[in-house]
Amino acid sequence: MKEIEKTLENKSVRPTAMRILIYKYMAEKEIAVALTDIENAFAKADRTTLYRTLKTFEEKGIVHQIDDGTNISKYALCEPGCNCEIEQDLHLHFHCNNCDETVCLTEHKIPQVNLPDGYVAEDANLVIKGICEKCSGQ
Amino acid sequence: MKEIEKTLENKSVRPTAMRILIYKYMAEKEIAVALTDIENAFAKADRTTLYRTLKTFEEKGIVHQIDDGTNISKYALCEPGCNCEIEQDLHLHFHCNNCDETVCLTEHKIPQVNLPDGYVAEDANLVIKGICEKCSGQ
DNA sequence: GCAATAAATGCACTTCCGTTGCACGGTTTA
DNA sequence: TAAACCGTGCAACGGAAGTGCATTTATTGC
Ligand SMILES: [Mn+2]
Ligand SMILES: [Mn+2]
Ligand SMILES: [Zn+2]
Ligand SMILES: [Zn+2]
Repeated sequence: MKEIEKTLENKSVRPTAMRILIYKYMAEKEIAVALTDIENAFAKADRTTLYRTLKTFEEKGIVHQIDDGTNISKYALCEPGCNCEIEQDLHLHFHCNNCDETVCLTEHKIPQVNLPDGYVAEDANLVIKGICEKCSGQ
Repeated sequence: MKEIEKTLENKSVRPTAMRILIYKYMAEKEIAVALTDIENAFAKADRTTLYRTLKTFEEKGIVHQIDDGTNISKYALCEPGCNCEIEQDLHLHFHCNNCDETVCLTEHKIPQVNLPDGYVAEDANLVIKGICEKCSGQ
């Protein structure tokens, strides 16, 4: 628990009780979580607090937002060496059509693509949809 | 106009007045359009009709839906040889951070990516964000 | 320790988009 | 022509994101 506090402080985010809980919750999940997921996990907490916590985490580089095509924003903890901002470092995400879960494939970077003249790339998002490892029967 | 009727009939969609207008509107735009865009263009028409028209067009392979990360569904006419269903044929989309417009880069296919064991790809979505040709000063 | 200040939280409310149910009217088919 | 079907319009709902403001909690200067 002390570790989480350290992690938050290192990112200049004050380690409040709620923030530590949310961080812990996300760390235990290996999949991307939606605001509603957290809301259901902590019936006690207010959605606005969770919402703003995620925004804060995102601004401070603790989590990154994931758009998996479900129109529900998901979030996942950044890996130790994660540089979401840098275009080179963008990894792809996988969304399972069966269990509806989204995972970061941190090792799989988005391949470089050539664009027509005049187009300048600043960011990229690649989502693969299909059947995940758990659902494909190992 | 007769051509549009033919096109719709070829896709087994009855060419009603409204459908022809919507098709024409989309054909004239070179960018992806949202339901609200069409709604604003045809103040007369009901939102539901436009919504269902787009759904019908999508089912019949006349348009394809685009998720550009804005959380607003966009649609664009399928090119003559478009096979949206086939995974191999998926092209990428570009969303301009400046003018907020989204375009199909039909010629640019989504590169094949390797997935970890157990993952089966069925669909893919690649969106590049940045500055479009118009906004980058040619 | 205490007052002043700033930050975090909670509640209420709004907006936006997508979606559905149902009723009406025109078109196709038997 | 009658029945069946399909397209359209109106109304309403639901989920999720986002905002304003009051309240509580933590931090800082004295
Ligand atoms: Mn990720
Ligand atoms: Mn396209
Ligand atoms: Zn799965
Ligand atoms: Zn632009």
